[in-house]
Order: sequence, then C-alpha cells, then structure tokens
Amino acid sequence: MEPRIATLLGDAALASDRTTVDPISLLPPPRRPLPVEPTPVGDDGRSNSNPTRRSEYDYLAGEHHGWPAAPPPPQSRVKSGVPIAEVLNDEEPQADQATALAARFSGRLSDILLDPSKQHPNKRRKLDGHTTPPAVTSNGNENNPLKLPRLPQLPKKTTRRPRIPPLLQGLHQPPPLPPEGRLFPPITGETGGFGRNIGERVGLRTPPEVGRNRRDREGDNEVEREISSAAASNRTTGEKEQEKNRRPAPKYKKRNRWSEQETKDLLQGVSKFGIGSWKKILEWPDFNFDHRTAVDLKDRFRTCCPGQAEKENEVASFYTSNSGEGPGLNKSPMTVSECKHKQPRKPRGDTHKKTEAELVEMGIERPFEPSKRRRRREFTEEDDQNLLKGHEKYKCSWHAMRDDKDLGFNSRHPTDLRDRFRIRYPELYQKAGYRLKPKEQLLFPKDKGETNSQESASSGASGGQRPDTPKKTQSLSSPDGHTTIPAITTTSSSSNLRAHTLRQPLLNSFPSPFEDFPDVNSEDDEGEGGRSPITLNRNIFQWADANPSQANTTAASAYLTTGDAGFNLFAGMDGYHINPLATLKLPAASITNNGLSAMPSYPPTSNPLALSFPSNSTVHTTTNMGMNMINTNPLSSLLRTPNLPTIVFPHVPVSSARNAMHNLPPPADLLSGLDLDMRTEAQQQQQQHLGYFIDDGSGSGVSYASSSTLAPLMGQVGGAGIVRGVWDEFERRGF
DNA sequence: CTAGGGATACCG
DNA sequence: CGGTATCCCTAG
Repeated sequence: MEPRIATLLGDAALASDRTTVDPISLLPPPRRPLPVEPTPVGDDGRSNSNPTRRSEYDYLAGEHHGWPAAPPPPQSRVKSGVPIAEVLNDEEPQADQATALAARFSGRLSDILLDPSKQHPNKRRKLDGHTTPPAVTSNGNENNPLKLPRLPQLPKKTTRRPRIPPLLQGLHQPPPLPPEGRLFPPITGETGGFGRNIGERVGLRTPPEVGRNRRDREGDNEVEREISSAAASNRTTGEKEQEKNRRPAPKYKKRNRWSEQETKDLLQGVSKFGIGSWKKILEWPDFNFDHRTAVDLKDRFRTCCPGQAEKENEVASFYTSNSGEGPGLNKSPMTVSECKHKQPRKPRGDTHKKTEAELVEMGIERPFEPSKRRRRREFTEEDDQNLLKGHEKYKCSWHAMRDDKDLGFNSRHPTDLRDRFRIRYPELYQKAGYRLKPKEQLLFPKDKGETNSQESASSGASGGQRPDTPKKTQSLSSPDGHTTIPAITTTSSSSNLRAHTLRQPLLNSFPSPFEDFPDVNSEDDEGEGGRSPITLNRNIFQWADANPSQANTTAASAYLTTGDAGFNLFAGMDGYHINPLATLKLPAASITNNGLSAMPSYPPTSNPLALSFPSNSTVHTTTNMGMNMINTNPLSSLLRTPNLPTIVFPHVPVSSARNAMHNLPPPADLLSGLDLDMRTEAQQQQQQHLGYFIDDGSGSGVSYASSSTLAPLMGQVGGAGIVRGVWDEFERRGF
C-alpha cells in the first residue's frame, strides 16, 4: 500500500502542478477515527455511512482536528466532500475488506488528485494533459496492484511554472514555523491545536482562490467558526494575548467569518459603548472576538445594522453643525431589532435573525448610542485658504484661529487646525518651528538639501504650498479652461483634487523601493541601502566614451529612486518647477549597479529628462529588445525573466532625430513579455496616431527596462507604473 | 499650548 | 484591506 501511496503522492505532486511542499505532506496519514471519536459532521457524515470517508478538504480546512463535534451548520451546507466518498462507495461494493481499505486510501489520494472524473467537483485543478489516469477504476483494477500510475514525469513539472520571477517564489513556500510550531501541535480541542494551525498553514501557502471554490471554503469556515467560537468563549484574555503573539503573520489571510457569539458580543458592545467605540468593544474582557480588529468590528456592525452608523453620522452631523457639541440622547435611532431586520442584501442562509426577545435577552434593549466622536469633516479649499490667512494673522495660535469667526473654524478644534495645517502646509509648519510627523518628515526633511531646493521655490510661488503630485499623471482642466499639470496645481486651482490623493505617489514611491524586500538588499554584496534600482547597460562605457558630455547629465533620468530624490519620474517631470536632475548629482559609480538599465542619449541642451516630451524633443523608441544586462545585480535575473516588459529607447543623434519621422509600435508594444495591455481603450486607439522619432543608427541606445513583476518591488517608480506614466505623458504631449 | 501617538472614518 | 485624513487623548 505504501509504495502505491508514495507513487500516488509523487504523481499527485506532479499532476497538481505544485512546485513546493504539498500541504498533504504536512498532514498526518489518514486514519480511521477511533470509535469514541466524534464522527465528522457534515457532508461525509450525512451522505456516507462510512466515517472514514473524509475528503481532503477536511484536512486542509483543519476539520479533522478532533474537536468536539460541532453542531451541524445551519442549513444549506452544500455537499463539498461527498462525491468522492459516493463514488468510492459505489465502486467497491464487491471488494473485500482489505482491498476496500486500500482503495479508500488510493481513492482519496488519487481520485482527488489524479482523476478528473472523480475528483471533487468543486475543486479546481489543472487539466494539463499530464495527468496520469487514475489507478483505481471501476472495472476492478483496484485489485491489481501492478496497475500503477505512470511514474512522475519530472521534466514536465516545470512546464507550467507560475509566471512569477524567481525572487518571489519564496512567497509560495510555507512560512517558517515558529519554534514551537516545528512539531505538530497535539490534537486537542485547544485553539492552538493541530487542526487550526494546519488549516492556517495551509491557508498561508494556498491562496483561498486556488484549488477550492468559495462554497467549500465557506463550508469549512462554517465549522471552523463554530469551533473558534466555542474555543473563544473559553479563552481568557491572557490566553488571547499569548495566542496573538504566537500566531505567525499570515501571508494569505484566511477568511474568518463571524460567529454568532461574536456578533452578539459586538452588538452588546455597541449597546454598551455606543457606535464608534470599536476599540473599547474589542478590548472589553467580557467579549470575545476571533482576532478581529476595530475596523473589523466596524465593518461587521455595518453589515449587521446597515444604515445605523450612517444614521448616527447624520445625527451627529446635525448636532455638530448646529451646536458644535456632541449628540444628545433624545433622538431615536433605530432599535436593535429594527436594524437586525434591515438586511440590505439578499439574506444569507447563515444569517440568524434574532427576535427582539432574543436581543433583549442578550441585554440589548436600548437603542444604540451614537459615538461621541465628532463627525469627520474634510477640510475644504476654503478652509485651507483660511488656514493660510489665519496663519498669517495668528501664526500658530490655533485657538485664536479657531475663535476668529471670519475663518469659520468654530466647529473645529484647535488641534484640528494644527493637524490640517501640518499636512497641508508642511513647510510653513516647519518654518514656524514645529516638527512634522515622521512620515511627513520623510517628504520634507528639515535639512534641505538639493532635493528640496525646487520645493522651496515652488512653495514660495504658491503661498507655501508644497508641490503636490497627482496619483496618476493625467491632464486636468482648471477652472479657467487651461490644461494644467496637476503636479503643480496650486491650492486655488485644484479644488477637485484632494490633498491626500495628491501626495500619495510621493508617499508610496519615495522610500527605498526595496525596503519591503530585504532579500533584495541582503543579496547585495555591497550591502548598502539607498541603492537605486538602476542598472546601467553594459554598453555604458562605450556610450560614455562616445558621449562624454552627456554622461553626467542624463543617466540618472531613468528612475529616480535614490533615497534623496523626492520625486518619482513623473512627479518631477512637470518641466516647470522641478528639474529632477538638479536634485541628482549622482557620481557615475552610484548608478552602476542597479536594477534597471539606462543608456541615456540625450544631448545636454535638450530637456535632460528622458521621458519628458518637449514639442520638438527627440523621443527615442525602438523595437530592439536586445538588452545587455549587467549580471552582477540580483535583479538582473529578474529582468531577464520572459514576462518582464522592456522599454527600449535607443540613442538618437539630434540631427537625425529631428528630421526622421518613423512609425513605430506604440509604447506598450515595446513591453516585452508583458501579459496585460495596460493601456486604456482610448490609448489603444490613440496608438495609431502616434509617430516616433527614432534613431536611424543602431547599436547603443537608451534602454529602459521595466517589469511588471518588479512593480511591487519598486512601487510606482518602476514597473507598470512607469509604463503607464509613459503613456500618460504621451497623451499629455498630444502625441 | 504643543507634541506625540492612538483611534476612527473614509476612500479606493 | 491598506493608506490616509481627521479626530481624540494625554503628557509635559
């Protein structure tokens, strides 16, 4: 039996296209439950009298943990693991005991993993043609142990690798177990027991979308939540703390449905503390929540009692806007029962409607009290202007500012004004001698280096406003009808742009793009942070020899992601205020071992920013995908991965560039190996109107290599973002 | 009064 | 669900 299983497993690994540890291998061998052991509840138990028939999912979902039998899930638990058991049952009626047992084993493994016709109907699997026919067939082949599946065909295993760069493969490995987790935990009813952990571990490496459909998952969760609920009610706060510390942070979070008890606790909590006191509710020792966050509570409450929070907000708004004080208690918000019955969506099968009596029974008799928190009110452009005025008048006396009726801040608190001012006018805030918050400090380091010189200029021109950057580079029409570049939109002309939106690209892309991927840096022999992901083309030296005057000015323009460059490529290429190159005095050595290739070829007199498009500038594109990469960088292997897009901008002599007009593939077509066409339809239509100047020579060229798979590494600076940025810029320039 | 940090709301 | 804006709380 064992060789057979081994064979099956080997083949299973092959057939299921798993590249790493199969979750099954983490699991104990299937076993027959002890007579006293609770029979599995659910599909198998219901539809199959044989208690040994348990689907793979039971194990994957951690259902086999030996918990006390959970009450059967409410209803409509559609069969998930049944078919296999049914098939086996039907197919081996004549088999003797021994072979039947063997068949059960092989059936469970092989049928699930190998046999398309008998596998779980809801399980997704690859039908890639490599699958070995099942060893067990209905014509009695299961009695012939010699009819084994074909041996694993190892080479084929690699034929359908996920399109993921090697660097990211590790994410698909099971996370390292915590020290105490290297041994399987005991099979107990404790939450730290085997079932739950295994379920999580499997969940960690197996995204829920893979291999299981939604219904299965929900079914499993159904049981799981009963269990966790039961366990939660037995947990003390201290135990919860311990558990919290013990749990590894999952890469793929498993869906964790709300148990009835949790919902009760939540509603009671809201009843007790009022809407909005999520943290209090969460931490109240009488309540037990299964690893919820305050936001979870809020979301759940919104789901349970739709309209309630909103209603509360309206009330609060009414009160704050009239009296500036918190809401009173004389209003009549929805009662619990009202809100319980107000189900906006189609009611789910698992929704347990509570009668009012039940709610009263759980101690909820009064309407939910609204939060004492003031309603959130965004600052308008007018507010911001008034902030400026107030600042001129009162400096940083926020109280005085608030009390100035002309400014209309009567419903704000002084600290609100301060917070807003700090966010909106960080430079002024700094100049006033205050400190920015750490995050803001990142963007506006006090010791202004070259990086911020332009910033000062622009802020002076716009009344101290720092240059905001659009989240996506796009053209906007200002009120006066002119097309404006959002990157330099000023307070008065950008009322439709929210400040936080504008700043996002800076926040997102500014820090080292590798900081979340320590492996990238750790592989670096030089080990120094702050490296830019720019890798120079191998021909850089040739190019530099040929273009000595340009070597210093243009190379850096590809990807400005060095630590002190506060702008991503397009943030800084507005061409009005900011000359990114002025911020970069990168010695040649500083950009020689980076992740992206750049072979610039711009004459020093033209706009040095490679992807800036002055009307008569030379835009160099080519379909030459031949990239010469420096292989010393760990990213070079990434960049050679077939699914990496590549944009190549060849060298263009000024003379020919200005005179020769060529029709070239659209920029997106310059992306090598990119699966998705990231262009919008409009852009795709636009492509046929595009023409490019290209180099009529050959050889060295500017090569901008980017990668969709690098995008997560590089934030918005590289990857698809840059591609989109290229396109946006094309659009903006009217190509 | 500000600094600092936490909590919550809101948005994508 | 994560990021950001807004609001809240408290120490000093």
